[in-house]
Amino acid sequence: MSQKLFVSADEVAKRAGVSRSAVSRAFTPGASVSELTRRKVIEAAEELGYHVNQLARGLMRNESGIVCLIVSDVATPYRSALLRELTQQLQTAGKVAMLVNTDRSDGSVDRALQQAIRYRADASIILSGLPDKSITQLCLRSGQRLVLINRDDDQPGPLRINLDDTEAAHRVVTAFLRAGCQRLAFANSDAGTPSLMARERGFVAAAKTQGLDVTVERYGFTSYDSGKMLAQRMLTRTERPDAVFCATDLLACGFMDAARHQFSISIPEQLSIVGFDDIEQASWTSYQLTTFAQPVAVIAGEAVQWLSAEPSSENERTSKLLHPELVWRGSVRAG
Amino acid sequence: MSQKLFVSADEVAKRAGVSRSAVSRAFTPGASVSELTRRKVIEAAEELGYHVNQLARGLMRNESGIVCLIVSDVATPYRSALLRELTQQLQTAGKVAMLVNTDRSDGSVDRALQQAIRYRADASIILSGLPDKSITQLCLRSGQRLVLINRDDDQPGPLRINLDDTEAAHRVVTAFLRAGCQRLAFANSDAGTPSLMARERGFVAAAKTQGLDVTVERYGFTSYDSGKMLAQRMLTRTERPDAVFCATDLLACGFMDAARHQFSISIPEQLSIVGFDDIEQASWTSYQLTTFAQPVAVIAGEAVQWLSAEPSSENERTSKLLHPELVWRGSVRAG
DNA sequence: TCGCTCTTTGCAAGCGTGTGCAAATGCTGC
DNA sequence: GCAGCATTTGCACACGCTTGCAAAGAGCGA
Repeated sequence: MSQKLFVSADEVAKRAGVSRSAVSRAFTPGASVSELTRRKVIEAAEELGYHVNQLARGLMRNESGIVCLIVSDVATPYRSALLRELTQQLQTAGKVAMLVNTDRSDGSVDRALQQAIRYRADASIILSGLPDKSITQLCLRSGQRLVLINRDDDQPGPLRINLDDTEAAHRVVTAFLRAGCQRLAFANSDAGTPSLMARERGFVAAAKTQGLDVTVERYGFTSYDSGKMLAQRMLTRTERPDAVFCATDLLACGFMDAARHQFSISIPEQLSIVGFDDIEQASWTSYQLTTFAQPVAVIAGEAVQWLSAEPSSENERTSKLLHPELVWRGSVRAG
Repeated sequence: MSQKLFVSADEVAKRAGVSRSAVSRAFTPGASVSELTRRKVIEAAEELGYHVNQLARGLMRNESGIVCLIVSDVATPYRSALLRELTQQLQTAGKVAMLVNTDRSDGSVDRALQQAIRYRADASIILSGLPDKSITQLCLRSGQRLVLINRDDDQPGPLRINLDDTEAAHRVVTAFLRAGCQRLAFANSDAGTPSLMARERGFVAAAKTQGLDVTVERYGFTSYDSGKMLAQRMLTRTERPDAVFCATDLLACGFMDAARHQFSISIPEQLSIVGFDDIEQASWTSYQLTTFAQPVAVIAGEAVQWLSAEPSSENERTSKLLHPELVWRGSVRAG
């Protein structure tokens, strides 16, 4: 492929007039080297442009430093925000992120995890989909850490980070009631993702305890266009809802736009809307969407901390439940 | 760290009753193995959950299969769209993406490239910032391919993919003139990114040939908030512009929102706006922004194709100039 | 000077794989 | 049966690094 290739530790050793082990030790924090040789090595390395070969190091140490991020729909606001947080925190923890894109096809996540295994990733973080049990078993057996974010799974081993969707749903119901709304609706995608379904169930259940029925509509993936479509379905009914909880901010944005510009409904006067995720667009002047903020920084922090910690016998809980924060903006009628 | 660790080719060989070389060859396309042994090996591998160790393979083949994506502001719509395209196309080309986040600090890109070198990445694709010449030299000398996207650099070696910003700027001027606009303005961030500056210069120059002056304002990074700020600065002037070319869709969205909701200006009747990038939000009903679409799929395609091709002596041109497509929506007054 | 301890250094084995080379095997035609 | 050839197989070395181990050196008190 290429000619000269990378400079190796041998060349550095020769130039610095030391043994190859010395070079290795000079680049290993905490290794036994005198300050003098270390300096000689570093200098020679810089002159030659030497950088430790992490492939070889990983092979020996049996620890690649690679963490595999498995995710679909990377270009989506919420996903990309989480991605930013994860990559940044991984970097400061001395790890490096390997990004594997999945689609909705069968076995997509499994293939991604196999990629992670091939590269001997120290850990994999799964943001989308759910891998086959046999593969996760293989990962764990191989000594690979696993983190599931917002995936509803109960097998032990992986760290599971989840949001309290039910609590959130309850809070939306109270907010809507306090605003004097009566005809509640839930706008969902029909992707059937665990967290989306949890929000829906929680919302319906909470409304029921208040003696209210909820109109539920599901359509497409969780996107802006689906939001518009959902609005068209719900707002052409004879009994229009006056309060809609959208499973996702993206859905909410589409819903709002359709409601305003197609149905000339004014928000929040005639229609209260709450979303979920607190994507950047939710704060834009055109939307001012009241929504739940996913604590992406905390999520990433928990994940990174867990997977760079020593596997202390019981590593405490392998499951974390975080609480989204309700961000009040202008899309819910004042009480 | 972990106990049992990954299963190696030796174990597979033993189980399949063949030599270790046979295992290796069974997983090497085009290697000399009989169909029988290959099948035996594959079967044994599946039973044991064996996956080739890419670290070791990369070490031998001197080709890791890793491509390093160097980028800042991952969570930004345009960046994440490009990222999605790149990771997907890399995957189908049999490569794997390593994501390195940069910030605006000095040497951030250089550190990222060093990371790429450490992992012996086959190539690096730089979407943000510009590395020091010495580092790029080191990369090239080490046999690493380099792709610069929308970075204005003239040193030979890397593949440079650029957009024709000047042509785009010219087209905006004609569009504005045809719409009967007279007071032209350019809203830019003051990040000084090469492509942003090229758009500004092109716009000013094109206007000049028509005998028109352009009000130029620069502020902050290229974000929604900067767009709002720019609107506040430009629309409080005594002579308001009636046509603004925003260097970025994100700026344009902020600009539009401020114009409409703070200054009650109606678009496009009193103010025509054109953006750049064609991020997803540009097509949202609230914006309907006329803008230039970056051909992200083509960009990614060119990059991936180039870096997975054999280094055919002269690999043709090392510089590609692509032409953004003008997407007409509703933010420019009809002529 | 010696003997002791503590630090630093080099040697060499090994990590899991690819691959050149020679030996072995299978096949064909006589 | 055998020569002749193409295909398949195994051995052993290489890739660039880490690290246990033993040898070498440094420091120091007697």
